[in-house]
Amino acid sequence: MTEATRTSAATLHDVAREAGVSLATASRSINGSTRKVNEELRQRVLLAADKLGYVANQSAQAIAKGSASTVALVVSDIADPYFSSMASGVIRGAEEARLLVTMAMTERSAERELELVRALRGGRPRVLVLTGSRFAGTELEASLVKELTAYEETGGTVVIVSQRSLPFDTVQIDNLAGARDLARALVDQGYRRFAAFTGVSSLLTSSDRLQGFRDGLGEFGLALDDDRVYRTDFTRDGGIAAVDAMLDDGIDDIDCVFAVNDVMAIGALSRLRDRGVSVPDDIAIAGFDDIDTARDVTPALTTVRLPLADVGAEAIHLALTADQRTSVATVTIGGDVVLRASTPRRA
Amino acid sequence: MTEATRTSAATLHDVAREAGVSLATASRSINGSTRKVNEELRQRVLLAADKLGYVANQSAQAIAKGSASTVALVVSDIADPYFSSMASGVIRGAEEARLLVTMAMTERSAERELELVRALRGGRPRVLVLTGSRFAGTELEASLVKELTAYEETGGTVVIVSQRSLPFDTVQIDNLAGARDLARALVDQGYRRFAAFTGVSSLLTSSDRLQGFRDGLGEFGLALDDDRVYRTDFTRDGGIAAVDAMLDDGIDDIDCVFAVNDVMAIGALSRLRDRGVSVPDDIAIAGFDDIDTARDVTPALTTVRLPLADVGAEAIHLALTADQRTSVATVTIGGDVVLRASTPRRA
DNA sequence: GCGCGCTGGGAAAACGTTATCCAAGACGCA
DNA sequence: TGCGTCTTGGATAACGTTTTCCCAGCGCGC
Repeated sequence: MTEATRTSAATLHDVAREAGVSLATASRSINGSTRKVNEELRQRVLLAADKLGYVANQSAQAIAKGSASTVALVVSDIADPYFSSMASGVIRGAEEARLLVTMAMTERSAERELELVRALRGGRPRVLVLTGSRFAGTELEASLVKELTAYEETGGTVVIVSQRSLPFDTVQIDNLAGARDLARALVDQGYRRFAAFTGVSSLLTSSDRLQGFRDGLGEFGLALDDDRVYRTDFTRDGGIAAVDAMLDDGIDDIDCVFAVNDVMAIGALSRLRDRGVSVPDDIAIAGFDDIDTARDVTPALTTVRLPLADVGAEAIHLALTADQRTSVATVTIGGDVVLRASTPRRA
Repeated sequence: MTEATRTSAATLHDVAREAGVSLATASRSINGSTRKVNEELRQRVLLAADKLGYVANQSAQAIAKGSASTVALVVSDIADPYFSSMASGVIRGAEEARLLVTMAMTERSAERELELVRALRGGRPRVLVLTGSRFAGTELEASLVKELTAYEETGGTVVIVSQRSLPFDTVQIDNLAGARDLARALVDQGYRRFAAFTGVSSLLTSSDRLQGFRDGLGEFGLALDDDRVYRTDFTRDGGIAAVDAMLDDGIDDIDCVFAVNDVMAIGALSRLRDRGVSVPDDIAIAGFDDIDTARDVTPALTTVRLPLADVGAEAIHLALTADQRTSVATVTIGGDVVLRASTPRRA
């Protein structure tokens, strides 16, 4: 790689020597402490730093200060637009507070999530943001809570996104209300016979959305039978599998499918078309999240718009105001139904 | 937040005391150095660590070892599927080497990119991956190269993705060949009169793809006039703007549009439809990258498939083998043309 | 002219690890 | 038995910062 000069980076010590001042003065000049430092000296230090290409060693700062200027972010899968939108909000929010983001990916495994939280704790981040739904009530969740509690006891702040009832600051997405509103809107459009594509029932996001949808239907005296609920993966492939299961069941009296997230809906859309079912003529479909793709598919997807980037930014904001509070806080962010061509008004 | 017990995290010192051994032994037991340690002692230490919920302080390790177990990743916009796919590959690759990823977002600003590289250097990461095309030949690029060189001199490894001719390890995407192959395929499908939607000309990714496309057309004696090249943003909105510009120009003898990336193509697709132009009947369209959405839009988008996650993983792999080489390496990753419904065979 | 508070620079002690060195005991071999 | 050599635990010195002291100088009131 570098042939000759494999030196090590300039340290504050080097800068101090170059500027002819003490370490303390150099530190104060560059970092700006509470203490004042003579303007001329300060300039000398800054000049020296620039000349040597000095960049403060964050690890050393972290260790001296006790915590790193860092936000740790856990996502299920960064390639999933749901998470990447949220991540962009987190990064932007962190940025404003001059914090850097270290990110880890669970690939939707609860075991990995626990491992990652442990690993990330090692970085002594100021904030730890957990996104993606956890599996409620499992033993792993208990371990996770224990780990997170230990982390908070050492001065960090945990923020959970989209998971209620854990003893941490939470940015909650109002899945219940969103799904209920969607159900109302769909009934209003003239739909009556629904099926739902969901994830496994222990996934709270998934089960909340299903529950909300059922609540909405209930207001009109409509029900969604369990044999009309297809439980697959929370992914595009899950949507495909659900369509296959439904069609193979020989079900043909459905006029609208509710997929609990857009990725599933889009997988379903594509599969329905492949199998010769016309959307929305034969069957309408609606999703949840309003990822970018939702408006680009044909027919454009009816969905519930979630301001995902805002959710991410809010998570950081919440964490950074945590020390002004004495108890955990919950911010609820709602979604808006967006009616598009995938659910036209039925005659 | 935490009401009572705001202790600080358990340190190795605590663990050593708890286990009744020295600091050195504790370190060796937990981290596994070259030195052997008595199995019984080791177990005692491990037990103590577990009991205290000890997690090694990465900052302290970093400072003791000289560099952090970290990969720094710079992307333009993590919400863009091009980057999020690549990021997922980077994270996975880093994961295998037990490295954590800290990510920063330039929002497509070259100034920010420079700032971010400086900031990230402070973390003393083992590897610094730069994705997203830079603007060739600018003064900022020179500063960036200087900064990166300084970083490498202190023992780090820089990997540039998708940008040739910088003196660093590079994972290059064969934009020229990909675009050329696409041009050939489109001509083969019967298209003759092309327009192109590109980014600003100083963006290498953009100009390479345009050049490759022109090369491909040239093989058939076809040309792409400059007044058929619409230069807008590298984004969905850029695609929309390009369509507007083209239609407002009153151009109507185009049978196929080449958008230099999928996001632009998809924006264009949507805009064309809005403005009453039928795709692919009136005009065909092709993109580049093969982001997930490309297969989900209607008509499904003809494009050049890039294994983006592999590109990310390869970047890490390249960096991690850097010390076995004496000079910089370049890995070229090609793309495959994927013909879909947006460019049907013309009669 | 003298004490006193204030200002601002510098020395040095943290911070939590790893790595280097040292010492003590075990072991092989003549 | 004596003497190297190997093993392995423990002190201790780094690593690069911040921060707490300490102290000198200076203005100021009496």
